[in-house]
Amino acid sequence: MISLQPAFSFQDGTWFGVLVDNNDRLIACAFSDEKGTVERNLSDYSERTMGKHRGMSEHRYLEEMIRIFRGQEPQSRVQFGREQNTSFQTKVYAVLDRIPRGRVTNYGLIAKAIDSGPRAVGQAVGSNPYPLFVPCHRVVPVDMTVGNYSMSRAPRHSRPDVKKGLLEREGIPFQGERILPGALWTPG
DNA sequence: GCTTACCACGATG
DNA sequence: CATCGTGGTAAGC
Repeated sequence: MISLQPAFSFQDGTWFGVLVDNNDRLIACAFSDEKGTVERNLSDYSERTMGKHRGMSEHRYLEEMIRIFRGQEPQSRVQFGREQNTSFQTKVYAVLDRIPRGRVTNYGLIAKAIDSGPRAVGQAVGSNPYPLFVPCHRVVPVDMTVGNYSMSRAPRHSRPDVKKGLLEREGIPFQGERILPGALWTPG
């Protein structure tokens, strides 16, 4: 029986939350300008245990998450708990893991790499339990616009402004609303 | 250049 | 069956 522990932090006008198990594996994480949104997102993964815990205010994964949010280089390695993921999600996230910082790829290229379809990839990317750690913000439409960003399953609440901020801070070159072609990374 | 519209695709509940 | 963080094409401006 594993116990899940949430931790929260407020930085840069943003609430960050991580959910870790007793082996320090990352089960899920979320960020938002509202703390309640982060709590709700995490409770979706923790199956009712949330709210009974007080919640820690410090965890190294939080620091790491904020670093990535700021576009900085990651420092330590994160161990993931992937029991909740489907096998298809695992395949998609393995590709996301390989997108270099400062580059982007698109849904169709990922689909080609794992012999699937772009729409299915979009669905898996959109249900990424580990935003920032698994860089789903580096997946954009084929026309190199920013595309959608649902902030870890906040329904019908796309935040392309947040996604664009993340991409800009990690150095992705924009010309207006378009990413320059040189930033495109092809899996393979 | 832009905006619609429509159909195709694969995974999921 | 309906839904989706898409892609391709075609038509209109």
